[in-house]
Amino acid sequence: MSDEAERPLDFIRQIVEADLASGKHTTIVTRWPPEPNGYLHIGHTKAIWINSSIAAEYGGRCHLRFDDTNPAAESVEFVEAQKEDMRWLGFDWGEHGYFASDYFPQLYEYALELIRRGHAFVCDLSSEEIEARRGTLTQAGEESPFRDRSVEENLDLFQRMRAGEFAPGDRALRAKIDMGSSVLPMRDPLIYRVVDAVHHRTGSEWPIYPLYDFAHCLSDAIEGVTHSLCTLEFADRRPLYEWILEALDIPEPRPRQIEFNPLNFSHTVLSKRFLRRLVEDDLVSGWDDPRLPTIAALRRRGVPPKALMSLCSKVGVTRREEATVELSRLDFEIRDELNRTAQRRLGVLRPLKVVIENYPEDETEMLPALNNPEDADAGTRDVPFSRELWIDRDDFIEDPPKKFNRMSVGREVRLRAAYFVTTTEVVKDANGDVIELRCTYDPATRGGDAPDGRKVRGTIHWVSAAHAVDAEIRLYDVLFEAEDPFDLPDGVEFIDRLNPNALETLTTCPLEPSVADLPAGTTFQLERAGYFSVDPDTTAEHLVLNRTVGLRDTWAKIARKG
RNA sequence: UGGGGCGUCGCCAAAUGGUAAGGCAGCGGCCUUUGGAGCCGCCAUUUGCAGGUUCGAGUCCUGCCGCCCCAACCA
Repeated sequence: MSDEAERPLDFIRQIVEADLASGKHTTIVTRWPPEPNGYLHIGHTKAIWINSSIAAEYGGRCHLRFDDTNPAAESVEFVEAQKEDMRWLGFDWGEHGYFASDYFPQLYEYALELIRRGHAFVCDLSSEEIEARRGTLTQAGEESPFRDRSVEENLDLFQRMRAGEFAPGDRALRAKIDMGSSVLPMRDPLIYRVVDAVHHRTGSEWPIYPLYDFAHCLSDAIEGVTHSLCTLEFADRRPLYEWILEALDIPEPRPRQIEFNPLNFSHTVLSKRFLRRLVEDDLVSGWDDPRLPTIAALRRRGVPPKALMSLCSKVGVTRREEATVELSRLDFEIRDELNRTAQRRLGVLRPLKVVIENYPEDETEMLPALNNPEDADAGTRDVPFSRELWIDRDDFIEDPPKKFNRMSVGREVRLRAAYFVTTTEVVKDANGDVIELRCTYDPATRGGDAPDGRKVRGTIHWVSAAHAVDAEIRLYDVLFEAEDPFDLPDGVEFIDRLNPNALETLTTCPLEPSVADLPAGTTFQLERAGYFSVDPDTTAEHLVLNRTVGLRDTWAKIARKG
């Protein structure tokens, strides 16, 4: 990856370098601020990547801060699940794991100060009344009748909010800015509200909670964050972010909010709302269903976290919010990583029996096979070979088309790491379906090379029938066949467009026995079939594999063209 | 229709007024004990459109067109 160095800096790194060069900052501090209200998905990877990689590249630090200001939606379960996902992704926050709720006392003091400075007021309007006065995109809003309360009255009321004297919705603290602003978040935004819920960390200590706009900029300031990186939909809130820091006279250098484009993919959905729909309607098996784009699902499917980080760095950072990455780009990164690191094994997805007629009935020999041709240090393993084998049905065609290099009557091919074999006879059942191949082998070609130098055009994978371990194998395809699942005609829901073939289950797939020894959680390659990982549904008696991603299939393309 | 942002190859994305990088996909070929991997080559006379400024414009100016975001006591 030496070309990495030549890649141009993205616009955020340019800002960071300029801030370092000008002396505005000497240490870069970023932060990744998830709300613990659900599962992380692949889109979140980008924010984790950009915040942590910038901190690492410039010798700074990246904080983890759970943005837990809405107790009604959050829980310790989500905190723990998200932490597990982040660690798996390789995000190491070290000593800098925080919660916005750590700052509730300071935030409350800041709110009091804002009132004292005449920049905030307690509003008695109901939610509906506030909404009615907000105005529209083109019309100014109407000021609250409570806007001009005295500092003393506001202080008293706000302290009584804090004391728990008011019910949710009865009183709220609002910043006093400009109801006529064309920037909607500047129209006297609420900054504290009454919430009747038990917070997962502070319990019932606080009857009031700060809203995002108030909590976020100040939490950044408290932590000394220099660059507060968020996605583009927050751009409209930047004026408010800066207004609050200014109104409280937060000392320079203040944290600076910079927005970047989110990571979107074709053929899937990322929004929490839609993912929840799939899970709750039992359209998938759970939050870690390997068809889903959640981190838990990708992990279960066998995707290496490095592939995700690599994808983020290659896709890059811009301000094009509509940018949508083709899902095949993710497949490429997964293959690229796994090709270099994954061990190879032999296994058959759709078995067809092969009998080597000139091989002794009772003999078994162990043949060494390369664990990873890309990695000289990966060594070899012994694979048992015997008279009766399984091969894949796709590797035999009785009447082969042109360019078909695999098995057919009278044709010699190589069995990977074993021998050259020639099909002599085809056995069929009453329906005329091929159920068995009779072959002969050439003992001189042991290991896969012919001493006389003759060549074969095809190399086929195989498994010794007597030694095979059987597995259930789950094959996956895109969740939605359409690139954009929301490009729908009237009356059609995105749910209606789920790909019915996104999961295909094969029940009895013979694999070489050493697959059973692979540590849980590792992803390996079944040669010519794809990359697979052991699913947690596996028991001592029942092996379950997920296909992480297939191999590039050039033959499929040739065959398609005829 | 107010505000904010964005339009460069099918997708992502460089180019910071000096003559359109790179990756993915695709297409040829070489090589190969995975039809994998690897290697080589091809793939934008042109940057949404129309004008203008300039010796020179994807970059600057003007006007159009298109797309995205913003009206939770969510984040």
